[in-house]
Amino acid sequence: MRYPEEHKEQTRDRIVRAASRRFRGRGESNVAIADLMQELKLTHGGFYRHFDSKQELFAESIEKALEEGAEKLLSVVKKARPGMELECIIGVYLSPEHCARAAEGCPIAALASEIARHPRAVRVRFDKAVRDFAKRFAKFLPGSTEGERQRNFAVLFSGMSGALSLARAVADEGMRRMILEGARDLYVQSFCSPR
Amino acid sequence: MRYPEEHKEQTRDRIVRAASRRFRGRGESNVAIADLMQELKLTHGGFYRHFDSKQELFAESIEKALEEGAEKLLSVVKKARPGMELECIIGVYLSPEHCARAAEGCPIAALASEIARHPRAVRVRFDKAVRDFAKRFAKFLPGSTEGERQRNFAVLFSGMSGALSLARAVADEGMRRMILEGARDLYVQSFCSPR
DNA sequence: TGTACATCAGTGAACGCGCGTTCACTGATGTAC
DNA sequence: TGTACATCAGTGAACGCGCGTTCACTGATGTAC
Repeated sequence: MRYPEEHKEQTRDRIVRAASRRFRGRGESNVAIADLMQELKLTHGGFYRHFDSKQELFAESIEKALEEGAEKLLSVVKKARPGMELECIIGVYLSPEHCARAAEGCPIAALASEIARHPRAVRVRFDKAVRDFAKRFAKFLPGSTEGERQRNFAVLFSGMSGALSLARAVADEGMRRMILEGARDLYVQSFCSPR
Repeated sequence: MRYPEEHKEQTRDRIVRAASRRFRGRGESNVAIADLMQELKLTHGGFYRHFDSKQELFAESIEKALEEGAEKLLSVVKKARPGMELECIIGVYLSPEHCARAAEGCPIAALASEIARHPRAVRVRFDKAVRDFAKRFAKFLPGSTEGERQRNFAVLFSGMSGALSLARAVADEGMRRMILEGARDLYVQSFCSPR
């Protein structure tokens, strides 16, 4: 059958979105193409009309997750009291909700160590996505130059993602809360307090 | 053939050590039992004389890595100038060498997100290993109670592991250095400066 | 001292399954004439 | 206006491979008698 104009692009987009959630929730190797396509009421054969390989889908899924994560976070930050934007970012990122929903959350907290094991081509794309992400948030960080603000963002962000990762790994609920709250206190104090 | 007294225990230990390195370097799903055993000049069939499953080996490998990591780090810290122990810990953890050698490094930076996807039984063992680890280092952290020091350690440690993870994931060398150095500055300032 | 038997770490073939990727095919619609 | 052909997203069988796990077997040494 022949499909309407934008049909293909839409299908591709649906695949990336579903894959992005799955990768974050289960890890790359626990996502199967056939399963993924079935979720979208498609069969696995068609996958290769859209992507060269699973790895390409993985790279694109991370980009997508970072872009969408930025949108979502920015829309929340918009509602923050003026001057409280960074507190808001930190609070949302280190919230129990974000911790509990890895599949809908930050791809760095969910996948950084897996990305590190990918070939350079994938990681170059990752770099760009992270840089774009940082550019959109640097303005909320302290620092007298744009570079300094981006650096601060990278440090804050990597730290928060580590806290989130560890909080998700531990089994004990008290330990999880301790990590999240402890991290929140530290980063708020380090980056938000008036200097 | 019948083997000497401690032979079995030694073999088991060799398997755990080799596995621990492989898991950290490649991720759980990229480690194959047969390959691993071949590295030790054994065949894969014998594996199940020592472990019930790959997953059990995974859990044990993380414990081992944390224990050995603690030993190694403590032996380095011993040589630090008195009062500089925490600077030393932070410096070693966020060093380019640690960043470059994931297989010999911290299992949390290398595997936290994978641990988070394991069944509770594995994560309970992980909790204990992390707690034991924290107990050995809490004394170097600021805080007026043991609990506070352990909490500070967890926050510091999770933040550093996130920085290390992200630094390993990016392709750009400058970005990698920026993350490592930025994180080092932050954590030294936050945890080491006299208050 | 010698003999029969038990032990058990390690061997390697085999099982069973999952899964990434390929490929010949389908069939509705668009296009050329 | 009609007809023949091209297009191409999607289908589903098949290929090929990797790999966790099982199992009957090996054979050197220890033990019972």
